[in-house]
Formats: sequence, C-alpha cells, structure tokens
Amino acid sequence: MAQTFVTAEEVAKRAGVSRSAVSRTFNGGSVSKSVRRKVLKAAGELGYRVNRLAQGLMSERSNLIGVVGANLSSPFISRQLDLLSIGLLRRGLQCLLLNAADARKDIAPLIELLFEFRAQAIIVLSGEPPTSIIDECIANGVRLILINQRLDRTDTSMVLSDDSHGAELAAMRLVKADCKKVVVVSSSSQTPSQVRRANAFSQRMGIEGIEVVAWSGGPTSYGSGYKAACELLSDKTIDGAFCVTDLMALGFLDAARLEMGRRVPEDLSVVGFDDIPQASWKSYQLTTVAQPLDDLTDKVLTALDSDETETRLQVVSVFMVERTTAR
Amino acid sequence: MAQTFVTAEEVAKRAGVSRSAVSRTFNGGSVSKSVRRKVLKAAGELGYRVNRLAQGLMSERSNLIGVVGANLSSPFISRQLDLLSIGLLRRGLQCLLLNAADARKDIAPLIELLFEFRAQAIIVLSGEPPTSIIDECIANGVRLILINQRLDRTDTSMVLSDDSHGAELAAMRLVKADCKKVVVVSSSSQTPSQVRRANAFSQRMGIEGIEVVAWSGGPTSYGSGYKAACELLSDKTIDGAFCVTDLMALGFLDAARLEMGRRVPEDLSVVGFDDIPQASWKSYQLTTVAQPLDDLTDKVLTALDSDETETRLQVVSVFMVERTTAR
DNA sequence: TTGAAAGCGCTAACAC
DNA sequence: GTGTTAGCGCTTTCAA
Repeated sequence: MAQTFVTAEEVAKRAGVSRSAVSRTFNGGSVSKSVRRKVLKAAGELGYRVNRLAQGLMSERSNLIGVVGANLSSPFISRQLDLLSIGLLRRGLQCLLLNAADARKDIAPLIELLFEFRAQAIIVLSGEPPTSIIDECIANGVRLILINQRLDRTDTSMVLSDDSHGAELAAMRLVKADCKKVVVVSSSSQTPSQVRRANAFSQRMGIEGIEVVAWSGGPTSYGSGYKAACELLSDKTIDGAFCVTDLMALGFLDAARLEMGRRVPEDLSVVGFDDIPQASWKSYQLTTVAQPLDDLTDKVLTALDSDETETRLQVVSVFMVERTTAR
Repeated sequence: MAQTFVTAEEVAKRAGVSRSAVSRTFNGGSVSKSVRRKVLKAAGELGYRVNRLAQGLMSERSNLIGVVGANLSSPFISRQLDLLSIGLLRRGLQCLLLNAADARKDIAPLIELLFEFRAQAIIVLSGEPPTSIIDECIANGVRLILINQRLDRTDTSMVLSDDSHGAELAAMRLVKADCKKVVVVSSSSQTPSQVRRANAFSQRMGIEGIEVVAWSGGPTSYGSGYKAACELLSDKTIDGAFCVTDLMALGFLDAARLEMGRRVPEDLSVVGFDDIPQASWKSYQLTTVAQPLDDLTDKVLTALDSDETETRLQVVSVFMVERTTAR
C-alpha cells in the first residue's frame, strides 16, 4: 500500500541524464534522438508515469473539468453525461464528476470543492449556482457553463434548448389534433426548463383559445406521469396532454391506456419532450419534441474551448418527432 | 482568464501569521483560537481555497478515485454510476470519470491516465484490464476494483452479482411455467456476466431435459432483443425465453406481442435480468432477476475502505421479482 | 502554539 | 541540445 510511484528523478538517474531531459522527453521539448531513447527505455523499465498533479501545480492548468449534476440515472441526464464524458476525454480533458443528489438545492459546496481541485471549467447539468459562487468563478478565471439554465448575466456561458419553441410546437400539434381541452403536466421540482415549457405551452393555448388545466406534482418520473393521468382523466372531456418530459409522458400514457381506459390517439393525444430512447419503444411510440443531445454537447464543448468572452448564450434548436400518440 | 487563486502565503501575510499557521488552520492542526480566527477572516476576505493538487503532492493522497466504464447511458450502468458517485462524495472522495466508449476493447490507456492523476483507487464498471496493468496497479499501491468481472487472481478486489444463481432462478421459473422449448438471448458483446448467465441457464435447462436454443447478436440493447424475437418466434413451438438483460427482454417482449402476435404469458413466458426501472412499467411488468444495486455499491465502497488485502471477492445475491410475464 | 526551513514532483528560464 | 537553478502551493519536521 505504501508503495510509491517512480519519479522523474529516478528515471533521469537510470538513464544517465538530467531531470529536465526527462521532463522534455514527455512534453515534446527538444531532445536528441539518443537521449529520448535512453529516457524512454528507463521510464519503461521503471514504469514511470508523469505526475499530473505536480504538472498542474506549475502550469496552473489542472486539465480537470468539473461536472455537477443530479438525477444521473434518468434517461435524459445519463445520456447527456455519457456524451459529455466522451467529448471531454477526446479533447484530452478529465471529468471530475460530483453528484448533486445530496445537495439538490445548494450546489455551492460542490463548486467550492471543484475550486480546490483547480478545475479549469465547471459544467452544471442541473441546479442553479448562487450568485456569489458565480462571481467567485469569474474572479478566479474558472469558466462556468450552465445547461438549460438561463441567468441574467453576460459573464457566464449558457447552453439551453429552445424550450419555448418546443412547447409551442407541442401546442400546435395538439391544436392540429383538434383537441378541445388539454392538460399540461410537470413535476413539482419546477426546474427552469419545465417552467418555461409549461408556460409557453399554456400561453400558446391561450392564444388559440383552448382550455388548459395545469397539473404538477412529484418528482420528474414515470410514476408522477402515471399519477397525473389517474387524477386528471376522470374528466372525460380532456382529449389532449402535453407532458414536459418524456419520462412523465410515458407514465401518463400507460395510466391513460391501461388504467383509465383511453385509446391513444383516438380519444386522447399525448405529446412529450426530450425524445429519450424509451419514447421510441414499440409499446409507446411517443410523439415528442426532440432535444438533439449531440448538438447540445457540441455547444458545451465549444463554450469550453472559446478562450474569451465569446458566445455567451447558445440555444440548441428542437424539433417535433412524429410518432403515433397524437392524432 | 489569467486570474489566479489566492495562495496560503497571501492569507498568512494578511492575517499577520506564518504560512504554516494557515496550513494548520485548514487541516485541524493545533492553533490558538485567536490565530485561527485571524486566518479564517483573512481567508474569507481573500476567497482562499486550499489547493488540493499541491496538497496531494505532499501527502501522496490525491483523494481521486478513478471510475472507468462504457455504456454510461444504459439504465443499468447509469444507475450504478449514480449510486457510486453519491457514495464516493459522501466519503469525501472525488470521482474522476473516464468514459470507455472509445476504448471498448482496451481500457489500458484509460487506467494509465488515472495513474498519472495519482488516483488512489480505480473502479472498473465494464471492460477487462490487461494483466500488465493490474500488476502495475499493485506495484504502485493503487487499489483496483472490478465489477462483474471475475479474474483468477487474489490480489485485486472483485464485486460480482451471483449470475449463475440468478440464471438458475430464471431457468427454474420457466420450468415452473411448464415451458417445453426455450430460448436464451444475449448480445454479441459477450461480456463475462452475460456469458455466465447464458451458460448457467443452458446447463440448468439441460439437467431439466428442456430444449434450449441460444441466440446472440447486436449490442446490449432494446433493439437487439426486438430483433431476437422477430427471428426466433417464427418457430411456434417456443414457449419460453430468458433474456440476459432487461433491456433486451423489453425489446423481446414488444416484438413478441406487437410483431409476432404472441400472448404473454399465455403463449410465451419471458424472464429478464437486472430489474431496471423500465421493467416495472405498466406496459411491461417484466418478471426478472434483480441485482440489488445499492448492495453492490456498498460492497464496492467497502472494498475501497478496507486498508489491507481483505475480502477480495464479494458476491451480491440476486432474487426473483415476480411480475406478469411468466406463467 | 508558532515560525523557519526543507522538500513533494514537476516545469521553465537561463546559461552553456 | 543539455544541465543547472529556481520556483509552483502546500505540509511537515524541527526548534524555539
């Protein structure tokens, strides 16, 4: 257990060169063929690995990117994390993952921890960092990237999908399905995204002169969608539903069909949001608004790269995926 | 951008004490009340954060735990990662996540990278590290923890669920359902877990004298399960199926019912493995073998703690979850 | 309890 | 091209 890694000094000694020759060999400095070969040989025999901690200490570049988020096992977020971690690795960046499950409301301590590791940038998948923390990021030159979080400041990068437009797409789709009375269901967590979607939807329906009842409760889950349908569909006049996430839509769909005896889409049209993999499963075939996650990921990585105060706010466009749950 | 973090030296200067007094204040060393107060005050005003990189340089404890895995957005793995990242954080450990998506077959470079960050331990969610790397872990005192990977060595920690027993449970369940000819479906990725499950199942069925045809193909996905059912169920005599993962089972189920016109469980009994959230969704209600993930996570964290060559191999027990897809 | 000094493993500026 | 030297920010003896 107490074994310790080989240092550059030991390699230098074995190769019969100076400590800096070793350093240069591993950092693309100029070294003669012969020295390089000797160093590589000695390093190989000894099992030498550069110490990135020490390296980062000097260059003040840790290569660490902090990622904080909650709900990491939800289909949507997990895909986001999957793509993000691949993208980071490809760019030679390391991903320091902090699960915000225990800190839903206050992710400040998590971000502070990331400071201590001298993370070069911090990506927030969910949760809203307090202003003081944002200021501290800027003061210390740590780039902050917020996903699906819209703040009223110009000094932090935000990547968000076009929730309002998506919700309008959903609204228009239900109009097209000739719905007379619709419901919009969201969770009680009231994330900014969900709120924007629900509001934009209601507003649009208002303009169209269609009655909408809003329901919200529980976590953002299949179960909450299920519950929503059970409670709402005793009202036989409801003929349309917009669930602000697919996960809820799927639960809603199951309860509507299997519990409340509705035929979809004949009696009831349902539209979701996100386009998670399960939405395309044969039992569901959910009509939904897609957020292209690869695009979102690209934009996050772009924000990471941009050295200066470039594109502060990037929005990823959404589109309707037509399947079978809307008439 | 070029701003830099405050150092302990600056704090010391402002507080009018020595550099070491600052260090002691933040590490529970013995300091007088008054000094501690002065230091804390100065640190607060300056926005000081200890530099863990430098800290780890001295103490040779980085506090970083490397996690490598692929398929991070699959329901099963993502849940695993979710629980794991929570558990690590609770123990004051940081999670350095490396996505093995690009390196399915060879995770060696990823682990080497983790060496460079002086990770204290490495947790491998998927993929099998080459022997040379394992040796290097040991040589450097890096604890290695393999999940659902059984190696024939006594010097590395392994946590695996009882695949064979689970498969036998599945077999017995299909026997109880009075199946005459069954199929076992797995993916073409042939992970050790899947192989163990498929083999144990076939073997058991052999003992019971029941004919079993093995199918494998595609990635471990809904789509592959779907495809399996389409190809297999043209044989009308098949009346039972064991899918080695729930994801495949769900696809199988959908194709069986919606594409191949089977009634489940009347004509066909289906059993899965894992018990992912979707297995309990109303449209599926899949009878399956559950792997208790919180237990698995606990065991991984235990392996992390155990300072010495303690429990090298821990197996988490599985159990049958009875729902509606087996007669 | 406190400060001075040494050193963790590395890189970079400087001479040679 | 190569070695020497001086730190990076921190912890940790060692005296005081």
